[in-house]
Amino acid sequence: MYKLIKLNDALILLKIRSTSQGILVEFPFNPPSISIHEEVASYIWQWFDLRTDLNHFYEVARQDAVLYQFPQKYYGLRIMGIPDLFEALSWAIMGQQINLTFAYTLKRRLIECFGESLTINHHTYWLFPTYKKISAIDVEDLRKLQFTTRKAEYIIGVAKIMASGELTKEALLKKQDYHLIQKSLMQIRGIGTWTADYVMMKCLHHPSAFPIADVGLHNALKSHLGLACKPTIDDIKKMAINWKKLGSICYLLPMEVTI
DNA sequence: TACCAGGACCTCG
DNA sequence: CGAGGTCATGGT
Repeated sequence: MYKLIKLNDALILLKIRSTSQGILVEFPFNPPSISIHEEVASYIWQWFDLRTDLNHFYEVARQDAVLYQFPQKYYGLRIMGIPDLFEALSWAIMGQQINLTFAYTLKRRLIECFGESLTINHHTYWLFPTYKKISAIDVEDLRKLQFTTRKAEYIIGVAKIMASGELTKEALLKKQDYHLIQKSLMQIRGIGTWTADYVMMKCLHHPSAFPIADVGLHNALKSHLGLACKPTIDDIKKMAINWKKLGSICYLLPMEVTI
């Protein structure tokens, strides 16, 4: 898998694969200075959520009526992160109330219209657009990509708040308290409970984040439990009573990332 | 062709 | 609060 990232204003293409030793990261085209290796490893840890202690999850899961199969069935599976706050927020907004196929189409159009790219050997790699770039465009620019007026306003609005410096990932992380972070995110137009929870889960890696209204989650539970129809919010609340034990922060030392 | 999709916001009671 | 309507458009 290839991934283009930007560190210290420099574009860096990563080639990432798994080996028996761990995750192997290579720089196929532009070997950067050694000094940047640590930053790349740090990015990978965040992205792959490598700091989360799965053993803690497994202990709770083994004794849970819904999750008991997970330690074996999905051994090693983690929640892939979205390290960039603007990308996480934008992606969540794009995915609000539409099917994922179309959401991916919108994301691709946004990236190919406003994102930076690097072309090597006739292959183009893209970066997600920056909030700075999006803060300077108009609703009409996104309407052309078939964003709804509402979504265009939301995303540009978020970009403007971030460009003003009033919203940063660092400041949110500093708050720590789940409800405090949720409240500050939900003050922003376009961010409701689902989006706030989704971003806390995918970007901030907050252990208490739980998008209980997520349709994907409902379908997953239906399929996992072999239900005739999707569980209601109340059903899920009952299932999730014991999952609150997972809401305490528990980090491991990172596993090895070879570069 | 209906109905649904990884919701949010607004109004009204 | 909580229910109900509105927005808005491609997928299946």
